[in-house]
Amino acid sequence: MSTLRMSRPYHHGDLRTALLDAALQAVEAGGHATLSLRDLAQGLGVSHAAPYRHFANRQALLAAVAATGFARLAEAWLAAWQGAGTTGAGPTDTGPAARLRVAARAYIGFATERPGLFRLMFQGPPPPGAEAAFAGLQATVAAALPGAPEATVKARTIAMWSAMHGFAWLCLEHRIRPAMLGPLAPGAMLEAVLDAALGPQG
Amino acid sequence: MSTLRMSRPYHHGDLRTALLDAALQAVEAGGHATLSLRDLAQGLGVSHAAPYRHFANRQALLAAVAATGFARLAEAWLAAWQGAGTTGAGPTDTGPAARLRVAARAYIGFATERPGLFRLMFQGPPPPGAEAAFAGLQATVAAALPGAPEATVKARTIAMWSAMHGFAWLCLEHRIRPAMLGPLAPGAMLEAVLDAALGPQG
DNA sequence: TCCGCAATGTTGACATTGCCAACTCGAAAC
DNA sequence: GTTTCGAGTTGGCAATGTCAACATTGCGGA
Repeated sequence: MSTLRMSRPYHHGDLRTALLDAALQAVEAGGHATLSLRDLAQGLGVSHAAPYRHFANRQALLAAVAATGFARLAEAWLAAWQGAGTTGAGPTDTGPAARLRVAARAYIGFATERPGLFRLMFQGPPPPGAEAAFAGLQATVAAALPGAPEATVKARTIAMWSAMHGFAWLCLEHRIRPAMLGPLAPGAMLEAVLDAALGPQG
Repeated sequence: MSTLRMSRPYHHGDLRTALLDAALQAVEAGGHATLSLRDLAQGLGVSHAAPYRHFANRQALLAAVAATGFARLAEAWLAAWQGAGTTGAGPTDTGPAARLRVAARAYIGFATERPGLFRLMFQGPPPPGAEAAFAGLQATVAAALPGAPEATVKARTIAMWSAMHGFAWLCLEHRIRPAMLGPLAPGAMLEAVLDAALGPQG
């Protein structure tokens, strides 16, 4: 029975997505290590066991968050890649290598702007959607290497992914910091990594 | 008083290093996320609060483990680099790029052979010793680029570190798996990453 | 040699947390 | 209107990190 007046309805309405949203926010704010299911539930005005009606356990919730992270990353990647290719067909049209470079900056930007989410995405068992990430990457790399054999495309994809992912991670975790760079500007080191991964002609 | 006979001595002797050893083993076996101070203490035949006499908290113990990990990684890196340079001065002598390539393989081998430790090392606040890792890397890269300006050396160091670290991490977390490679052999993709990071002439 | 002290270890406790079982509520199907 | 079942609640348990208070021991100085 409603204890007094205006008591919250017994059913939340859409607790599942509310949990996902709150978890995403918590992961971005404090990292997945400190996320507490009970905190989440309390924040949503719901009892401490309610989350278990929608997620088998903490790990399942985190996996779902990671999956949405992969969707957003793929979105950002593709948007950057497509955006870089729609500058008209004139002589200033962006070549395929330059488009890849723009996309790579989006990848690294995503990582540094959402470090908590990015860390979660690339830790532990791959969540659903992580698999498609490689396929999307490979498709854009293939577009930059028309006519190349599949093995070459895969090799270049892995090389590029490794370079930009490693750089993103090392920046994220402050293993690479501007202080250690001396004369090298932060932007320049990003370009150096991309030069090595894509060739300086990009 | 000793409850009966042969009771363990009240003082452990060297609990600090015993804790470090046990923690290292636990991290390599099950990952740092599941490491429990109480388990560790029980395994060493010591009460559950004893670890707090040597480490302020769980995080401090993990940081110490990570620090020894960095020491071992630097050791492996340097050993590979030096080992690759002592093949005599004949025409088969290894060039600087090839030596870097051997060292990079050692880096990736370290990561894949000790995934739990490697994950710990590159997560959270950098432990003492992490700083020196970059300096060691840079020294070997500098040796491969005699006469190059500092900015170039730093740029190449970061590019190489990013590539090999990213590749190691993605393999570690099974984001890169042999199954997704198709015609590309596992060894070949490693070489492709190193080609991109070092130039194919290495 | 004896005493005191600081380092090291122990016991007990507390709060937090993930997770489970049993129960309840209420909306939708029949 | 009755039934049913998904969704939420209460209560509890075990594990864990951490702290406070106490115990033990070895070592250095009187």
